[in-house]
Amino acid sequence: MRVRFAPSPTGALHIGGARAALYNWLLAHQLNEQGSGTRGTFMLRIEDTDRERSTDANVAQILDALTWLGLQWDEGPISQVGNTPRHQEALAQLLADGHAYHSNATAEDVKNYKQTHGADRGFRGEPESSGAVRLHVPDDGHTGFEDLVRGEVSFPNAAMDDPVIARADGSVLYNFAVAVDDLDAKITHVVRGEDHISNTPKQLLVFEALGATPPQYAHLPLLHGPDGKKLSKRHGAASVQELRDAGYLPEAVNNYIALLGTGFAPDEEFFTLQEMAERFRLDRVSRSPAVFDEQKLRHLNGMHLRALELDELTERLEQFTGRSGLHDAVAISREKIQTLADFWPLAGFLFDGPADDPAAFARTIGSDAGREALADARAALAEVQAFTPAAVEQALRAVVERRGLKPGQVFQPVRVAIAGTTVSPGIFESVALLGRDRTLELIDRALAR
RNA sequence: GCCCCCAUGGUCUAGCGGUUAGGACGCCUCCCUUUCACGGAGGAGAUCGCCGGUUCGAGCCCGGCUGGGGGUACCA
Repeated sequence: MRVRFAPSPTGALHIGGARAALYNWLLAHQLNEQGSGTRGTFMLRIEDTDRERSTDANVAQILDALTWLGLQWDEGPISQVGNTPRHQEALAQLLADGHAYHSNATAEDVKNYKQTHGADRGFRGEPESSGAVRLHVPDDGHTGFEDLVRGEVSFPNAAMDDPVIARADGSVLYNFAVAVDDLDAKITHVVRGEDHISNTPKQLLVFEALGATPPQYAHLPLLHGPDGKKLSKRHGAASVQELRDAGYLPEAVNNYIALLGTGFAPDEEFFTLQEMAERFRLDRVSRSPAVFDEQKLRHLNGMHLRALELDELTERLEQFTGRSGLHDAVAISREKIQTLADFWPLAGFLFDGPADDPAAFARTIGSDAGREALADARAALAEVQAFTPAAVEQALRAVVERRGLKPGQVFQPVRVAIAGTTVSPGIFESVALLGRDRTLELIDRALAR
C-alpha cells in the first residue's frame, strides 16, 4: 500500500488537512494483510502548481505541523513543479494520441456554450493549432469509481466539460499533474477530502488516456464549524499551529480529529497513534461532515495530559511556558489542567508571586472573620516543623477545629494570600511547595493590605 | 441552473431487519471535597430529517421529497 498526503502550500495546515494526513499515515502504518510484517509507505507531495499562491513559508509551516503531530512521512516531500519534465512528456503523449487538443476557448466561451446547449451539456472544444490544452471527455457513458468510504460514485460524461489540463504557456494544471504524479509514484490509495470528489472523474480520464490503471479512491467528509459551514478561521483555532499555541498536545489532536469521522470501538475514545493504526478501517469512516468541537478536544487533551509521565509533561510545559524548574509545580497541578495553557494561570503564583484579584481578596480576606482566620493560620504554620503537605494540612485543620469553622473559611483566605485568586492547586501542597518563609511572608503581606 | 455527496439526542459516534436505540463531550443533580479539577453515582435530552414502499417486523433495504454540504476555474 502506497498512500500520499498532497497539500497545496497556500496556507497553514488546516485541521481538515491534518486529518487527511493522519488517515493516510494510519493506513501506511497498518501491517500488510499478508502478515508479512511490513507496512505501507506514506508519501508527502507538495502540490505547488499554483505559482501565484504557493509559498516556501507555507511549505515550511506544513512540514512543521506534520512533524509536530508526529506524522512522519516515508518519502518526500517532493515538489509537484519538480516533475515538470515528466508532465510535459505525458502531455505530449496525450496530444499525440489525440486524447487531448489545443484550444483557445475561454471560460467565457464555455459559459456561452452551456447557455445555448443547456447546463447539463458539457463543453467540447474544437481542436486548434495553439492555445491551452483540453482533455477529450467522452460524450456518452459515465466515469465512475468505487469509493472506499462511499461506495459507487458515478458522473455522467455528458455533463462534464473538457477540462483544461495545461495553460497556453504549457504549464500543467492540478487535475493532470495529480494523475501523472500518482501514477509515477505508484500510489495505490488516494485518501483525501470530499472537496476533491468531483475532480476524481477528470483524473480517472487522465489515467485512462495514459493507458494506466488508476489507484483506489477514498473521500473523507469535510469538517464544519459550529454553524454548519465549512471550518475556517472565523471558527477559532482552525490550523494545527493554532491548536499547538492553544496548549493542545499532538497526541490529543490526533486522537480527536481521528474520532471526528470514525469510531474505533463502541465505548472507548482514548487512543494512541499506534492503537489507531491497528484499528483504522477506511470502510468504517463516516460519510457525513462533522462539526469541530473544541470542548471535546479539551477533554481528550486533559486525558492525554494526565497519561503522560510526569517528567515528560514537565518538559512540555517548560517548553510551552519558556520557564524551568517546573517539576514539583506540575506534580501538584496536572490533574487540574486540560491544556498546557491552563498551567501557568493556575500555578504561576508559585514562581511569580500572587496574582492580583481584588474581588477574591475582598471576598475572603476582606472581612474581619477572614483576617482572623488567616492570622490564626499564619500562627499555626509558623509552628510547623517539617513543612510537608501532611504537616501543613494537620496545622490548618487544627485551626478549623479550634475556631469551629468550615474548612473553606480557613483554606480560602490562605489560598488567596498565596495565590492571589481562589483557584489554585491543592492548598496544602501549594503551601508546602512555597515553603514556610515564603508562605508566611505572603500571608503577612496580605494581612497588611 | 447543472453534477456529485450526505442525513441517529446540542456535538462526535455505536448500531448493520427484531435493542428499554449504546457510548463520549457538553448540560443538570448528588457523592468525594479545600477552590478548580479529577474520580464515582444518577438525570434531562432522539417521534433515528419527512413521505411512501419491501417485510410478520425497518434507524438499518428501495424510491421520492426536504434540508445541508461539495464541485461547477487556463485554483488546489
